[in-house]
Amino acid sequence: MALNDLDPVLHSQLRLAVISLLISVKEAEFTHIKEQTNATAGNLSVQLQKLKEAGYIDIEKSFKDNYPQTSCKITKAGIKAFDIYVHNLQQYIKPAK
Amino acid sequence: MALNDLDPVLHSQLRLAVISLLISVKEAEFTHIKEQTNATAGNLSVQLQKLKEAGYIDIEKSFKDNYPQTSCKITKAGIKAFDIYVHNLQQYIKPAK
DNA sequence: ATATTTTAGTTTATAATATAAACTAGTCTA
DNA sequence: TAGACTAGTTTATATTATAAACTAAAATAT
Repeated sequence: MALNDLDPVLHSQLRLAVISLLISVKEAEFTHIKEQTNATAGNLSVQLQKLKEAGYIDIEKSFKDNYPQTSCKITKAGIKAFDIYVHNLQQYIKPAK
Repeated sequence: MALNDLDPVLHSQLRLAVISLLISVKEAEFTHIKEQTNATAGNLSVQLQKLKEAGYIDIEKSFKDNYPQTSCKITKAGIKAFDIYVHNLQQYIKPAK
């Protein structure tokens, strides 16, 4: 049983935390994700762009109460990538034989 | 249930693969690890040093059939760190609620 | 015997990634 | 209307991963 490569887009603590969150809630705002992950705004901004570029999340910008609002949701490709990532990762962390 | 930080020493595909291997075999030679992980020798050399510096593995150098031989085994600290890493990682990848 | 290849690595340079600091643009409040 | 706050983005820096180049000796072929 060989070890498959781990998707580098997901093998990042912050991006993995974001995807983990979005899988459970389906949609979340920038500030909410920032709070839940303890990320800095700058780091989160960059990592959300990478997830978007990978096609793993959709980002929608709007205004709420006069303030800009960035809302994120996971895509089907994101769910699939996460599933594969988790599956591959299990090979690395399964209990020793 | 907050997400704990993931040990950066272990949250690296190659180092995780090395630790995963060493947990299952207790001891392995450089060339064997290299083959099992598909790593380049240079990369493996660097990552083994990092695991050693972290106290997660012991490295013993000797000679076998006239050639230098580098043998690695996991330490108690390495086993503990791996257990904690896996435990924390589960929070990220557990099925969505 | 000596040149070439192979083994078993290490060191160093470069590329990729993560992170934080600095910045933008607008809003609220005293 | 000055200062502080919201909600981000951009840019610069630090860290990390990786590969290329190198070392040193042994085995093999010529």
